[in-house]
Amino acid sequence: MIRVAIFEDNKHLRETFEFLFNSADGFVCAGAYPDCSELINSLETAPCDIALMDIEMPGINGIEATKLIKTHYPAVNILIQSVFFDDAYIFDAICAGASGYILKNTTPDGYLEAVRNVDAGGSPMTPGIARKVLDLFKQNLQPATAAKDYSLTAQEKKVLQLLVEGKSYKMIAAALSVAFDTVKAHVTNIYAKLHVHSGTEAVSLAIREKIV
Amino acid sequence: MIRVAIFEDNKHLRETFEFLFNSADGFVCAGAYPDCSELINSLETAPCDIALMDIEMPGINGIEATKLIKTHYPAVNILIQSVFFDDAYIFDAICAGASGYILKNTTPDGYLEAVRNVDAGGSPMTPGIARKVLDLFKQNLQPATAAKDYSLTAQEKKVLQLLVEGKSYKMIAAALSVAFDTVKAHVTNIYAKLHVHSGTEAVSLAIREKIV
DNA sequence: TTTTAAATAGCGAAATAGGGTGAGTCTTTC
DNA sequence: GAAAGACTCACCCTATTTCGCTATTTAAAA
Repeated sequence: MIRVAIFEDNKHLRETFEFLFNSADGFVCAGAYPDCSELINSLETAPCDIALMDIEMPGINGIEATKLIKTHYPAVNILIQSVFFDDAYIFDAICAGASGYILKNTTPDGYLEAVRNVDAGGSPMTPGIARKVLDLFKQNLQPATAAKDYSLTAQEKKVLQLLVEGKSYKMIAAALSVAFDTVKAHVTNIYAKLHVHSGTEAVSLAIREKIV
Repeated sequence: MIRVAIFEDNKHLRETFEFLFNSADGFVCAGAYPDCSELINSLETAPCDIALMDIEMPGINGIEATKLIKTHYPAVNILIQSVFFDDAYIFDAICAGASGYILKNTTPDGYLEAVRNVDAGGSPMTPGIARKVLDLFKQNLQPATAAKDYSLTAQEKKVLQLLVEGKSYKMIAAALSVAFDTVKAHVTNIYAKLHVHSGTEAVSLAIREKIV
């Protein structure tokens, strides 16, 4: 029996969901609330496995509520539902700890299926939402793609790596078993290729451009 | 008519897919290949809208193939299918530019539905995969929150910021309209607070710990 | 009101970094 | 076999950084 708590400000929708989960096999509605004012109390007296959370609600919105629930009841999984298809919402919902994100045009069967999926450890989301998530993922993680080619040689990369680690020329020379002046020569070449004129600039560029 | 190219080393599966897409309404198989050796040629002579890509293939694997296709034919969407449920694969697939990721235990109808979703601009993925994506997302995004407190003062932060930009003490002094020796003093304090002993170390730490 | 911390500034010494020039070896490429 | 590039090293000179110590002013906190 999957216990579902419903957070939805629209009375008609709320009652529809309540009926849906109470009539479906394997589900039971643990509570249905129009807002999150009594959130923690509600979950205390009527524990649930999954919270079906509307984003747009008066007072505490669904994102804030998700954070609250995850703080106090980390075991409760939250399935976000929204009419919105907005990057910021999706991003915030994920960061808040939501386990799924579906749109409100989902069929009743789709809702049951999504809740089942969440309960099974999955993260159901409509393909459109998933696309946004992938895009956000790439945006936030992939600036590496823009890794320009500075055509540094193998040895130069090693020197730059050590430079980034805060090593002095002397330490780099020791680490690579070469002479101090050799390190200097490499550094000179690196600066020329990177179009910088100091170690701090080189390190900054190296990290931001993910050369190292 | 959605044109689907199939990349799958298993002969039986490959022929099954070919039959599936050729018999289904609105789909046509643009080609079925056991490996990616002739990848670019194949797509040139038999253009497609969507590539159904197996990950495990001899020679060029599905991830590499995805990168190749995205480089030469960015308009082609790639739907990854795999028996594997592995973080690294999923991560790499997303970074390579895949538009969807489904498991091989999907039903024939599920395949058709997934391809339809990709064509419509969505990113179908099984809930389990989606969960992994969300987890990866949080993992890779959360360290930002863990910004340690080095209790730098406002002025020290400004100096550090300029240091990260590769400015010299002289330039920093000019930028902040203070004396050269004042910059020296701030830098000394910054190094003490950050427990570093050189500009490169400070810059490296500042960027990685997202102090600036 | 006394204390504390931040920001300011100066001086001097030692260490490190940066720029220039030249040059030898080795491997790969033409 | 010559040319090109990577890696190596040396010497000279100057600029910058780093460290240590001292000290004043100002604003906030005890």
